[in-house]
Amino acid sequence: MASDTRNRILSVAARLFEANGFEGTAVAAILREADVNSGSLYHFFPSKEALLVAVLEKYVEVLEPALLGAAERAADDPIERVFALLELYRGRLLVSGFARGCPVGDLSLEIASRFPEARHLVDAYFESWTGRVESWLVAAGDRLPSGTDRHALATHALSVLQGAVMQARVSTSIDPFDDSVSQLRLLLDLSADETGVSVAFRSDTGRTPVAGAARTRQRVPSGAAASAVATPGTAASPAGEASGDDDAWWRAW
Amino acid sequence: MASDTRNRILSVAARLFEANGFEGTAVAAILREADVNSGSLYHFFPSKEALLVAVLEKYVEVLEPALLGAAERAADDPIERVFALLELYRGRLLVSGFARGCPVGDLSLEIASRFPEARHLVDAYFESWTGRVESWLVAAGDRLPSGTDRHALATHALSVLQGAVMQARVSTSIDPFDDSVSQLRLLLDLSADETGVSVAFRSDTGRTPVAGAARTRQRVPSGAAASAVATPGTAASPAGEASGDDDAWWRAW
DNA sequence: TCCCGAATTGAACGAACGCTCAAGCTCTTG
DNA sequence: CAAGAGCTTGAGCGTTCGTTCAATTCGGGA
Repeated sequence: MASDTRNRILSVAARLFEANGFEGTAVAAILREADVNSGSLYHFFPSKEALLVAVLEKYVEVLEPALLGAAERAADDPIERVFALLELYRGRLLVSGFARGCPVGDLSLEIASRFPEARHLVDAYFESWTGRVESWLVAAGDRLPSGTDRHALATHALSVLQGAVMQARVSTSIDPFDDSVSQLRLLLDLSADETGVSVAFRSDTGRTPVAGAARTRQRVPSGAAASAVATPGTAASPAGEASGDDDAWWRAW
Repeated sequence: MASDTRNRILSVAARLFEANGFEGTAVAAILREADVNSGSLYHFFPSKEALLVAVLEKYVEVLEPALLGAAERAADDPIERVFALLELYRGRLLVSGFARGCPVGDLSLEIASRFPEARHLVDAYFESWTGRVESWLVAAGDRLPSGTDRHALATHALSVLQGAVMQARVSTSIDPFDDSVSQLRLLLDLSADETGVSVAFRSDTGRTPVAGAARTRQRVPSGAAASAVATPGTAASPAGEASGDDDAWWRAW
């Protein structure tokens, strides 16, 4: 049927763009892997760039259910939700053998200076992300010092995530990711110390993995998927094959 | 002369790779802008990928004098050196109208999963960076709590930088950068509070620009260079033209 | 002065690129 | 069943890609 083809193209394109970049992905490769003829692709998308835009729109659309909503389901405590969100990216790095981090962030630097329309979609994605994190930080109420700049803190969290993903992918090791996140945790812990309020959300609840102390550092032979899985339910897609329906987009973003 | 041509190719390639990505840069464009024939390029570099590797090697080589050394010259206080280093990137974002962030970080995500040799060079670059920052944090001595994980903190600083650059470029605004860095500053301030020692390096020295309070947020009409310049001496290169000598590499990395 | 290797020239290569389109097929609807 | 819109087919368009190479020029030592 019709929309199935469109979704299959979109899904395959997203995967290949993420793996090889936009310029590094040939339209012919998308056609081959999606098992589609060129005419069909150009029936739905007027150009390769329009396909990129559609992929990014899909990411924006899927951010809420697949990530932000999932983080809220994974944790009730507003501050823990921040770390639950980071944990989702962590699991994604591990199960993919450091091939997949944040697909939008990965593409952003390549396209930022070349495709204005695409850049604005990345911008919208980032603003949704930080906006929701900021709302969690607001919900944390007086557990953060009264003068806390929640907007700056949410922006900072996104920076830490994107930089942590970058370093993890480059070094094919989760350690830089854990180290970076541990320092974000430390910042929130120290901030909480400045208030006189409950410290129930302190890091010794052990929710987020923190490296540092026990340095069992090791590298993964690039390409092989790691064994450890973060959040049991959210981890891997059923069987690899890009099925093209909306449900698959949820599970694999 | 011979090495002049080689350097000119290298310099132009670096600029175009940074602006358009690796796959987004045509060899023909490098030839045109460097005013060189294809035979000359392939006399020095066996392939386009080898040229990429050479560019990355140059970045690794130039990291010390152009960035790490410059930060040490800009500040004596070891902790201020961290922020002086970030300030260099900030200035680069501003003078380029958000076109140029960290060239190595920009390329890293595109090439991480495709060119193993190139990926290792990016890794080496990152390790030099964090290694030096870590040494500064060690030099800070008891101004940081005794249990401080200096390695993790240096890794965190690089994450903050890369993520901040990414967000600034995508939004064509310096605000996300300043917000991110302000939170890194806050982390170090709060850490210092945990010790009983001198607080001479506290943020109220006003060295690093901190947004947050006065929100004079604005965007730049993408492409135009901003007026504000960070560190007066380090700012812009003399006259745009890529001269190809080692001196130019220093000034523009 | 001659020589030889390094450096440069630039036309041309085959492959791959993004994309087009006339032609057929397949559903839905009246 | 007829009609027509929606979707698919796939050969092939012109262009650009990274790369090659025989021929030529250049510069420094013998």
